[in-house]
Amino acid sequence: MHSKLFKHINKNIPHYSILDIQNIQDYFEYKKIKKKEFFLIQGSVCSYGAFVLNGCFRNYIISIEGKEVNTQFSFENWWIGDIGSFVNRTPSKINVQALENAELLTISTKNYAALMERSACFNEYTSKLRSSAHLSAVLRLSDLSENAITQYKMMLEKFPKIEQRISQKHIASFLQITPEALSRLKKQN
Amino acid sequence: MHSKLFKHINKNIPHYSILDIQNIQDYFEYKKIKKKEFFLIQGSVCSYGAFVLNGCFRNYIISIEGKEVNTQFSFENWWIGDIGSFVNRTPSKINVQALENAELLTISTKNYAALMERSACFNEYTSKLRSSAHLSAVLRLSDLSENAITQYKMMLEKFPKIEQRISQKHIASFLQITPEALSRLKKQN
DNA sequence: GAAAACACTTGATCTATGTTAAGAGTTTCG
DNA sequence: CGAAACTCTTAACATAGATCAAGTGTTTTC
Repeated sequence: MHSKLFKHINKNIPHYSILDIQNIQDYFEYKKIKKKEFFLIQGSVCSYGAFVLNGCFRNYIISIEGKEVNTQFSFENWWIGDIGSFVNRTPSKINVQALENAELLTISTKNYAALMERSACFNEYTSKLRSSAHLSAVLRLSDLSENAITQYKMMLEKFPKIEQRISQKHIASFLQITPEALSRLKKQN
Repeated sequence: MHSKLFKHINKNIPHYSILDIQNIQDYFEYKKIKKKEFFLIQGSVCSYGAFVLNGCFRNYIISIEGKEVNTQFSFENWWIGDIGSFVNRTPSKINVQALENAELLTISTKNYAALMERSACFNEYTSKLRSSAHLSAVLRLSDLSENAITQYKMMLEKFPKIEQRISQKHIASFLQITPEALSRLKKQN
């Protein structure tokens, strides 16, 4: 099994033995995706979940007024996709785009369902990931009530290296300010 | 089984027969909670999930700068609690407070685990609810990028009767503006 | 049933961020 | 390799919403 995924599962559910995790690998497929390509486009059904081996992605939503709003960045050792769309086979409302050339371990709906049925360990692992993703989104809702400077500092504390990997334009969209405002804000502080 | 919960399950997973749903009721307990009381306080572990029979609740988070930020309102036929805290027995980061006297069907961690193990139907039902709750939070992230008037109109479209049940102060907190700003905004439009 | 606490409105003023525009530097691509 | 397309910065000006303050009406509480 690819050691990154193995370690990630083990870290999240340490009470399972290595043997339980072992054969999970067979359900995944290795794939590459190039910078700027889309992993998921709104309106389409999410047919794969994917674990990010390296590279990074942005999730974004087109707002009512037509703006692209970045809601999340995903780096190594995180999952991308839209679990609701994936499981229920409904059109997704989010876009997931690679911001760097990336390597993924993907899993199809079919293999996911099979794993969920056979592996208590995978069940628990995905349940944790879902809680954690949901909580992140909810906590971001309250972060957005802070002014831009506070939010910017909080983001840097959480991801100290983010500016080396994500363009200012995309960080600004995440903070829900204009690139101009971010530029000014960085100069001041 | 209380018909409201029954109907809600049936509506979400119509492909299961009535018999599958029938005995789910035994795992729940009826409870009342009064206006202003807390269902969940941040820092404590969420020991019950609950289906709202009637009444309403607000979820809120204390922001870094000490403001209460409402992240969600929950009415009849919705679930309250913090699934991450509930399942992993970790301290919650959110507060859930009743805004009206309310009636609930609660389920303990133990009964939840038992139901999850025995009922494929309950499994699928809760999976759907989780997707839906997560998606709502993510979509709200992009809504917050709109100006206050647009957001206010969107909210009224989604919950036309919200102003009869939720005070302006709490709606303002949800929209992440001050009560004064909301008051002005309503006069204009 | 009166006092206290709270909810909402309105006005004046202030400030953070948006908008528009222009220029310099960097990356992409045929 | 060079043109075109981006990215970031800076400045001037505009504006949505915050803050502070005061007044009225409503609800809660003892």
